[in-house]
Amino acid sequence: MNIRDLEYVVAVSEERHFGRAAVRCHISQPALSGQIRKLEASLGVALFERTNRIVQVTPVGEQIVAQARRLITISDEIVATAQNARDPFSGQFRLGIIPTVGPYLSPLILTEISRGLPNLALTLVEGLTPDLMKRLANGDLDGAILATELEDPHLKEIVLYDEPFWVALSENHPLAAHETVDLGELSPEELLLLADGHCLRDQVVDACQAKTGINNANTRETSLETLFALVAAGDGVTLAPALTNRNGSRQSSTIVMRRERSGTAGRTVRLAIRVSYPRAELADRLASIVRAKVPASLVTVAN
Amino acid sequence: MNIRDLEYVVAVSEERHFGRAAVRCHISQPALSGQIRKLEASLGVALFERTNRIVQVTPVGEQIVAQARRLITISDEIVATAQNARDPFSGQFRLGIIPTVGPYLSPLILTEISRGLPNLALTLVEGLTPDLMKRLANGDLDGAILATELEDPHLKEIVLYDEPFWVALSENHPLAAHETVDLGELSPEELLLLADGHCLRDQVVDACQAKTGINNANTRETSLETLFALVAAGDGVTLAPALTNRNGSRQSSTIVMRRERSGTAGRTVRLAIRVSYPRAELADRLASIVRAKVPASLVTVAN
DNA sequence: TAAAAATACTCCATAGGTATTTTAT
DNA sequence: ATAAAATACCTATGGAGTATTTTTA
Repeated sequence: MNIRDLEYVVAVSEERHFGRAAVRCHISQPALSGQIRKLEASLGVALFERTNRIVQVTPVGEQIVAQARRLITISDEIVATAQNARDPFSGQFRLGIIPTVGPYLSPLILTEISRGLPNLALTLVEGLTPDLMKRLANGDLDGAILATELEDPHLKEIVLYDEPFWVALSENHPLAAHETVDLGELSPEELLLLADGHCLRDQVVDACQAKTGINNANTRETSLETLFALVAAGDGVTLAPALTNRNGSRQSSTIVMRRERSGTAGRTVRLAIRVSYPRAELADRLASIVRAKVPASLVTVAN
Repeated sequence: MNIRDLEYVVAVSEERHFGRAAVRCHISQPALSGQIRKLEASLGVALFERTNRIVQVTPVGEQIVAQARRLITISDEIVATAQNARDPFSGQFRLGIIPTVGPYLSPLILTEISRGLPNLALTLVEGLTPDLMKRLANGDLDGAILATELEDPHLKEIVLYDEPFWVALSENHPLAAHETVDLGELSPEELLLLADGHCLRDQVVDACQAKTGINNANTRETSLETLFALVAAGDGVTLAPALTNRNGSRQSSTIVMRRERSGTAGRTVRLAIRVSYPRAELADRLASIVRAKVPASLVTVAN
C-alpha cells in the first residue's frame, strides 16, 4: 500500500470515472487502472465495480475510502507540521469562508495578511457552512470562517468577533426615519431572506421569532448583495450583519441601515480548524489579524 | 512521503539507533539511513539529531512520530477492513491480556477459539493495563482484555463478565472453617498484595477499604500464582478473582478459597478495542466465546 | 458504435543491497 | 580504538508512460 494509491482510490470514488480521476491525479488512465488493480489484489477485495459505462464503489470500498481520507489528512498534516517548524508563517493556507462574511471581511484583512505574512500562500474558498465543514474535516481546507456552532468533535473554533444584525431598509421606508428599529415593527411579509443553506437565513428567522408566517414568498435565491438591491428597490426589508453596513456610501444611496433596538440579534463569527491541525500558531495569527482589522464600531471583538 | 518511510521513522524514534531500527524493519542500515535522510530533505526539517554514539528525536520529530503512528494505525485498519470483508473471522488478531486474567481465562477459551474460528491467527500478549492500553491505542494490539475503566476516548469496551473476589486462605487459617468470610475479619497486616501496576492490587485495596495500614510489607513483587503459594504456606491471605478458584484441586491442597460475605467485591472484565477498529464482528464473536466458556457458577456473564 | 476500462510493452526512478569510509567518543 | 552513521555504487522492483485491444450499453 501507498499513500498515493489511496489518493487514487479517493479520486476514483469521487469521480466515478477512471479517466477523469486520472486527470485529477496527473497520471494516465492505464497507470491509474493498474495501480487500483494492484491495490485491490494486495487487499484481496474489489474496491470498485466497473463496466465500461459506470463505476460503482463497493461497500468495502466505501469503508476504505473513508479510512483513506483520514490517512491522507494525517499525511498532509505531517507536511504542515514540518512547514510549521521551518517557518510557522509560511506555506499554504486554504481558508473557507461563508458568502455572508467573505465579501465584507476579505477586503478588511487581505492587505494586512499579505503585509504581515508575506510568505503565506492564502487561498480563499467561498462556500456554504455544511460544505465548508465537510471539506475542513476532510482535510480539503485548513481553516474556515463560519458563523454557527461546530458540532463535529474533530473541529475546534477560535472566536473572532460578535457581529450584531442591522435592519436594512429603503430610504423611503417609514422606519428609516428612526435611529433604531424594533424587530416587532417589521411585518413578516416584508422580510426578505436568503435561500436555505445560508446560516444567516436561519439566524434572521430566529431573531425575528418569525418561524410562523415565513414562507417561500420571503425567500430570494440570491446573494446578500442582490438582496440589498431588492431592499433598495423597496421590495422589502432584511436583517444584515453589521460588517455589510453601507450607510453613507455613494453607490447605494437608496438603502439605509438602522440598529436593531434590543441589540441582541446577531451572530458569532469564528475561525474553525481541525483539532489535529498542527499549525495552531498560524491559525492564531490569522485570527489576531481579523480581530485587529475589523472595525470595533460595528462588531465586538473577542478576548 | 511513504507509509514505509513513516514506519522507519517510528522504529528509529523507538530504538534510538539506526542499526537496531534497520533490523526491526528488515532492511540494511544504509538503506534506512538513506530513506530517513530523503524524508528529512523532502520535509525540510531534521527529525533526528545523530552523532555516532547517540540518536535523539528533535521536537518536530516527536510531533511527526506521533502523527506517523496514527497514520500507520489507519493503514493497518485498512488492511483489517479488507480482511474483514474477505472473511470476518480469518486473519490476525493480537489480543492483550492482563496477568491476573490471562492464565485463568486462556485455558477456558483457547480450544473453543481455534475450533470456532479455525482461520484466525490469535496472538496473546500478556502485560499490565497501562502498557496494553498504550499498545492498543498505538495499533500494536487489536484488542485487550482488561479489568479497569477505559479513560481513553479512542477506546471502547465490550463487557465480558463481572468477576467477584474470593478470599484465599491457608487451610489452617481460622477463617477457613467458615463458608464465607467478611472482609472486616481480615487484618490489614496479613493481607498480601501484588505489586503496583497490577489493577488487581488497587481493586483489592479498595474492596478491603484498607487504604490506611497498607505498606510495603504487604506487597510481593510476584505473580498471583506465587502469591497463592505464599498464602498456602501461611504467609498471609489475599483476595483473588473468582476464575482463579482452585478449591478441590489436588496440586494446591493447602489453600482454600471462601466467598466474600457481602458479594460486592469484584471487578468487571472487558474486551477493549479502538473505536476505529474495523472488525467489530470479529471482536463481538471473541467476546461471545469468552462469555459462553466462562463458568456461570463463578462469574456473572454480561448481557 | 462509441466510450471507457483493460492489456501489452517499455522505460526509468528509486528503494534497497554490499562494500567502504567517515566521524566522534 | 571502536561503534555507528554516512557515502559510494550497483541492482532490480514497480510506477508510469504510449499504443492498442476488449468490453458492453
